[in-house]
Amino acid sequence: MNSTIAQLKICLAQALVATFGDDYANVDPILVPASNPKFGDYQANVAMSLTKKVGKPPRAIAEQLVQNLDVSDLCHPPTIAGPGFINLTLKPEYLQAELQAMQFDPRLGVAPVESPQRVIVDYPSPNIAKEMHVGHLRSAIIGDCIARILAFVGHDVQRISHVGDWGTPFGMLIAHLRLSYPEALTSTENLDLGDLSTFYRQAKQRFDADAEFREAARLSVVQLQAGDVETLRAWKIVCELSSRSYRATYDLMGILSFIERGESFYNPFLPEVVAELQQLGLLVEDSGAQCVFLEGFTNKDGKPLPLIVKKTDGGYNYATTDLAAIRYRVQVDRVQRVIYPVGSEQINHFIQIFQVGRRAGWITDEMEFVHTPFGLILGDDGQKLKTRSGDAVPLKELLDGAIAHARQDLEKRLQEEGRQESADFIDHVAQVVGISAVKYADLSQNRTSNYIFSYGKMLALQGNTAPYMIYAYVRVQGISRKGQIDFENLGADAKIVLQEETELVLAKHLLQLGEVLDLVTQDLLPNRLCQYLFELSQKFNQFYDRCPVLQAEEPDRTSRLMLCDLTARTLKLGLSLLGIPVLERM
RNA sequence: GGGCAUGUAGCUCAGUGGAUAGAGCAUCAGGUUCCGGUCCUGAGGGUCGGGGGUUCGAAUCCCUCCAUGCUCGCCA
Repeated sequence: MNSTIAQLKICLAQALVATFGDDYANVDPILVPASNPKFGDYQANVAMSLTKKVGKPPRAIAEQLVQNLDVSDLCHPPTIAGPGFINLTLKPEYLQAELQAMQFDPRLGVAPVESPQRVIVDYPSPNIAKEMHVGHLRSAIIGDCIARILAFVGHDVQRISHVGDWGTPFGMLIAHLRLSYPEALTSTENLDLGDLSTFYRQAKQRFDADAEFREAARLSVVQLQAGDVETLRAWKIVCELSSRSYRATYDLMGILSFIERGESFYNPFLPEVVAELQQLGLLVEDSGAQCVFLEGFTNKDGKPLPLIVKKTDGGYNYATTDLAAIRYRVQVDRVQRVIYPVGSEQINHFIQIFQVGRRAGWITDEMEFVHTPFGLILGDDGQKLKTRSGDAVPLKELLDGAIAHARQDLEKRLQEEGRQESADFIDHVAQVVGISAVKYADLSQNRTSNYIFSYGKMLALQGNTAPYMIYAYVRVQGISRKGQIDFENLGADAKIVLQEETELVLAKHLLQLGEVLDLVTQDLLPNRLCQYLFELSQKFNQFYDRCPVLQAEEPDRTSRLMLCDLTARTLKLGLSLLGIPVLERM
């Protein structure tokens, strides 16, 4: 089944050819959703764009086009308005048929893509030598969401976490492990996972205060890079501890599992990468470092800016590792698209490594490497979110705070309504609502801008928030409980009849999920999906306000039950693509 | 100084060439309290940072200026 917009485009293309000839077969009909419901559902703006080419006033062009335009299966007769807009309004019969087909489709009318791509989403890729904090939140949430959506529409998606598991910061941790937990080197049982953040802090504190310790840390880095067996074992212990601790937080957040392929994985390839750049004539030695000079970048003195791939001391840095990853993904993984959800402060870094990857011939025109930058999380004061002491807020603390706020809201409500619920119910609802609110608040804004983190706003029961949408879902389940409705078995003769305005508006919106997902797979902006789901909830609430369901006479009753069910299923699917579960009661 | 972002209603933000620029919150005024009102309807509120340009048409594209943020050779 083609989406409505695709079908209409075909009709318009045919009309263009019939009216103006074969030269017009590939003219974009500029078909977009109507800017205002009073103009209908879709509008084609092609007439205005053709005035010069055709040499007639746009209104005349529109009239000619409409004469050759056959959309009678989908729409009422097209109308022309203003300077030459062609307005299209979908017929109820068409909507009813489409919705009925949707009723029996687990994909809710969203067809899988025709040519699936192999895609890598590179996330959440934290540096595990540091405690997990706010800075790790967005990549996890956004990356997980993008991966879920691409997989759902049919792409072959690999989630790969390019964890920072190598380099200077590990010297500090290894040295601390050796001095404070020597027994850990023989058995991992002794080191409690809960101590991980304390462990990090102690190491850092010691590093800042103790010159002797700094020297031990530096030495550990040298030993690590030299492949010293005992040092490698210590390194591995630290990595495993981090990995397990990180996983616990990701589980709490509902982040799906991913492959950990960190910086250390690429160590064996780094010399080849540099050698290949050398062979290609891209490498220049400057002040003892091996560099690729970048096109379009200058330093403060106006001289060309280098990307250093081998340091004066012979070591490699993160640019080298990222280049090795690009090369590996092209040559071994054979990807067509790689997506990096990473903060916008690294925008230059990605432009630079992509440029070098392209000049080295690894990245070709047949593939797409794309950085999807995101902005900062700010506090109430509009400044970067920090604890009172000025440190980054630990992620666990942030999430627990959201759950605690959700619990308070819930308990207050239960008391006001005189409801009794079990401790398990309260725990579960508080966790789902709290975590969902954090994720939704993040995803519902344009990725590229900063946003202010506020428990009050994200947990608000009204407005564009997770609780509002989950509540819309709960309302439908309420109907099902009250009326003892089994949505799976409404009967073979169940039909949708659209009469009320709110029913038509809701029906049209339900059919647009595919169009929205199509947009999101292109521009990778999850807030478009959030916007869609929010509008769906609003339109459902308007319908719910206006149209009784259980008390309605047949055939309206069954028809409305079907609309309720389709809304709930669309919300559930849409939210799941954001990484957010639903609740039956809240 | 260079590069890149961002600047839209009191606040938080949608809107990357189409008609009278939208939503949520807040404010004010109504409705409903019946399938869970955690709802619905309406009102007020905008020189889309300023200026210039391209276009039949610009918040959107180009130039310029202003403000804020990030970033600019061996950290990631």
